[in-house]
Amino acid sequence: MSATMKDVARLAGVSTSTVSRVLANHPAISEETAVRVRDAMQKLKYQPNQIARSLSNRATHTIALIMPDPASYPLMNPFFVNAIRGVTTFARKHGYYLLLTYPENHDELTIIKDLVGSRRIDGIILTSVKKDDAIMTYLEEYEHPYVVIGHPYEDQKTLWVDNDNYGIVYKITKRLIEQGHRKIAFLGGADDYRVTTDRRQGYLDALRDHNIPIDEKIIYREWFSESIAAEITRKILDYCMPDAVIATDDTLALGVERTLSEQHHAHDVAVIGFNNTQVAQYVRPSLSSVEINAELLGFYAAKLLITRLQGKPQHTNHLLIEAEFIERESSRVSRKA
Amino acid sequence: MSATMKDVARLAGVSTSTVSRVLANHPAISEETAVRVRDAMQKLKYQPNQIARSLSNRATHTIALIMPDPASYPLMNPFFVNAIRGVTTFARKHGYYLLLTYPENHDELTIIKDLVGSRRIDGIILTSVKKDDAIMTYLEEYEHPYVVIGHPYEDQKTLWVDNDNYGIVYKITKRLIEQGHRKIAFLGGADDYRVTTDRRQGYLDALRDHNIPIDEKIIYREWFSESIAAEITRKILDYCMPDAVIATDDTLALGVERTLSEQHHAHDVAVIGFNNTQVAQYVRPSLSSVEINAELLGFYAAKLLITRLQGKPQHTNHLLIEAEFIERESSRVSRKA
DNA sequence: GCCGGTTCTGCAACCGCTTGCAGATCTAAT
DNA sequence: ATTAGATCTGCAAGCGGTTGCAGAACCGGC
Repeated sequence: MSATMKDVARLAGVSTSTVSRVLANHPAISEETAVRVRDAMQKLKYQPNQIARSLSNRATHTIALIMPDPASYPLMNPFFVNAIRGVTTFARKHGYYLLLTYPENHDELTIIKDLVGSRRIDGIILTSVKKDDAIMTYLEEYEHPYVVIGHPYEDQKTLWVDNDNYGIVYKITKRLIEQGHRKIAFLGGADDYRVTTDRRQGYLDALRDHNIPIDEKIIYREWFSESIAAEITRKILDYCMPDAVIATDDTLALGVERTLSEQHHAHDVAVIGFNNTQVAQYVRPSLSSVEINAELLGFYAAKLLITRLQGKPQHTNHLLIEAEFIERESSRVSRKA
Repeated sequence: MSATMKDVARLAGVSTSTVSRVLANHPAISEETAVRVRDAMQKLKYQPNQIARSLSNRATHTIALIMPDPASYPLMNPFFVNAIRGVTTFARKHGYYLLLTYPENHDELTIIKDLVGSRRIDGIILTSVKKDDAIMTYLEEYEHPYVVIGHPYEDQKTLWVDNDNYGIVYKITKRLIEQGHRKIAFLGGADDYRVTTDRRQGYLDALRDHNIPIDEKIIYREWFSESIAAEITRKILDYCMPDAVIATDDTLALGVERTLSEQHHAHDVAVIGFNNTQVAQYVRPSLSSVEINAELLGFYAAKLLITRLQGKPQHTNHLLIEAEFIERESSRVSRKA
């Protein structure tokens, strides 16, 4: 098989300790020995065995990214590709590898316990914040380093990155109101996700601040598919004629648009999606959406985590990533105020 | 920290060898000792340290998935999410974790060498086949297990999964011809990718078999973006009026459609994309595309690799995954034959 | 020539688990 | 009672690195 430290040591005529120290750039090694050792390494094409190293070091230089189970959470694929990209970019630059997984049948906690207990990884990136999250509690208890993409309920010491979900929806809602819209429907995700409640709160507060009555009949709170969104839109239309619909994912927004088109209301109702997926610019009317900059979320999540792993001082435990409202045709609906 | 084998051994009043054997379900352990040991494990919440295990075993139960650098290869994002999903599904079911990475600046071979040399992983999944691929040569030389998504030039012993790229394009081209199309343009990828040459060959052979002259002026062979595809389409239109365009990615096809729409030819030219991305069904005219079943490609890639890693017999070294042509509006163009 | 202080290197233990081999214990046959 | 064989368990070496500590070699100063 391939060369080990012992081989290098033998060839260079030193002990393995010395080889190890050369590798670590230990100052107490004379330049000549270092050169001799490095020569030997070259000759043998030596590469240190990371596993052995990890065992000794208690560090694997690997971080895990836990995605939601795609089966139960089919939305937001583009979000994850981009987040992965951001994480990888930062991680690789600092010598870390990325272990990617998702629950799939097993409950998420089981996976986490396995990952943590087996000592395979140094830290974890979680991609959602749930109410009473057992995983966060577990990681907290075992003091296992982690960072979460999302806004934790207890956000004092946890590392996290997130968009200002409350703020962006507040702003969008306000804007819609100022443009003369009154009946604004809201299709959000499940209530136990913080991202959902934050966004809905932004929506609710904007209505309240502008003295618009809140109508629970046009507020939906589940994760669903394009077709269920279409279905719900039909219900909404049966109930009343909305001025605008905010959907927290482009896929849902597409479902909304579909029903609106079918009922010839495509240009009467403002529709706004989230995540600025590729489709948004190609549908007609093109879909206004919110770019959440998933790549940056991933990048900074990795940054917080790895900085922590390296024991470097951290000036902050969280970062807010700018989300940008991208206006397209779907929300440019004339409305006489 | 957390319990080790030694702790379990002490509590159960046995040696670590025994604990280890219990863990491995070694037959030479009496039921009573086994029970006593398992009790101790329970009490201590023992979880074996995978790193130590790997060191001893020379197996990490981790496989790497190498994606192309997204920066230089921005297309096909959905392909990768789906492939990842398939790989993960199979891998997790068999106790393997997924290490995900891509070159990013570094050349790919460097990463591979690091990954292989550092002994972090048991096997590798590559996601493209290039001509004279240094990586495959390297892996071959070091006899490191790998599987490739794509069709290797030397396909006798290499493990691989792929669509029948030649066949599907041949079929599509033939079909276009039978519908009366004659001038069929082809926008493919870079020539050193096997997927490109396979597809183009299918296209060329279909033309040849139907005695349609081949016009190099409407054959393009680079990876490019939506906007460059639009640009190229302009060139093509300047040169002649094509009957149909086959683009080996939906993003390119969208660029084609854009130019066609701008020049009011959207309904005169049949356009066919690849990868059946979400956009395909939402654009107007909706885009005919080829569903390559990336999830299955990933799933079976993992399967071939892991079966190999487990040393189980393998009846075949490759699998062909069905690709399905999905006809939508963009290719339903009336043409008087 | 002796001594204290540097500078450099090696010994050996350790990280936590696996496994070949030998030895202990027990059973049953002679 | 003796012994061969079967059954179970432990010893100790090994996987490939790291690191505290001790000691060797060398330095200049007195």
